[in-house]
Amino acid sequence: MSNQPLSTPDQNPLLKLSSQLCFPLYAVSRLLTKAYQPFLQELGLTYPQYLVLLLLWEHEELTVKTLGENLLLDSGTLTPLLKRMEQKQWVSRRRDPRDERSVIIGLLPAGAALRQPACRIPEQLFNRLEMPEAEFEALRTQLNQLLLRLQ
Amino acid sequence: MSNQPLSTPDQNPLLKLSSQLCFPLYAVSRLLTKAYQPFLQELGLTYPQYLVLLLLWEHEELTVKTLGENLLLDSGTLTPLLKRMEQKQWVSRRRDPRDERSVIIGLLPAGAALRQPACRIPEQLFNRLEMPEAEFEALRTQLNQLLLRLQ
DNA sequence: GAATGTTTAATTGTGTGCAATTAAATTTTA
DNA sequence: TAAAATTTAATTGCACACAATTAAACATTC
Repeated sequence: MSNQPLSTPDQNPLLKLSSQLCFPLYAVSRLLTKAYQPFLQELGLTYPQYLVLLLLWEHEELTVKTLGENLLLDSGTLTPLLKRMEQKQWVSRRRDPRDERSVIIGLLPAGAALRQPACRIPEQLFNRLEMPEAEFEALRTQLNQLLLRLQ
Repeated sequence: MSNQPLSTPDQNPLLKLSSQLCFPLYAVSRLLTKAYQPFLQELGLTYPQYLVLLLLWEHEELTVKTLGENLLLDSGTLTPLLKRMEQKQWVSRRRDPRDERSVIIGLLPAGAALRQPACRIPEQLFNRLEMPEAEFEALRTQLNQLLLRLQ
């Protein structure tokens, strides 16, 4: 029943949801994250935790600062998230002895072991989108450009 | 200093942040919402609250269900958000006498008054993007299509 | 080399998001 | 029409996000 998008002409069309860029971004981002959920849940991961692992699978050890720079998240988000990942024995947290201000996050065996099952997730998500590859690439490129412009 | 994007070749490029669609979506969505912040803060609004008002400025009265369908948010998110908006006297909340299950959210004068100052926000954001209008439209269209596909 | 400034995480507080459950009202069905 | 199913919000619990503040470590300056 219902689920009809509302529509009414308006003297300022810029104030309509559908004319904005931010709303579809906001909504698509949440829906796409939700599409990851069934796959991530099997591994006990949340989406932001998965992003942290994507970086650690490539670099083994990274500071909180570097993680934050690459994910565009601050310590207020990362610290508690990383503590939860530490409790699950996926990562280690220790101060850098050469600069005690920095905290080094290291990949532990249990975290490394998640890589194999996670490998197939991107492909499965791509299939879920049912989107021509060219269109996917175009959208990805545009978003990455916009990302640079907004940083 | 630093702020260098990490890069290392990898046997599975699909697992890299930059090859994914979801990460730039997630990051751009948060950055764009953050770009709204200074404008919304002047009005005491958060971004999701602004979205609720966008709909109420057009329709005056909407049920929680209809708001949720249009914003793709559930009552777990909307109920506390709307209670905060009620405390600020922007909206009213009452049961529909014809169907006591539904809660009707109504626009109050203080909420209606926010429309004028909010009118200029989309334009200011567009300027902030420094993006050709054609590109803006193309991206908006693609995202709205993807939104339909994901729903 | 002490004083000043900067960098880095952690903490605190507020506000989403959302899955899962609950409870009430309504609708459908037997 | 009584019983069963559905619809709708609210509630609960958990996990982000992020602004603002704090505190410790390091760097710079005089």
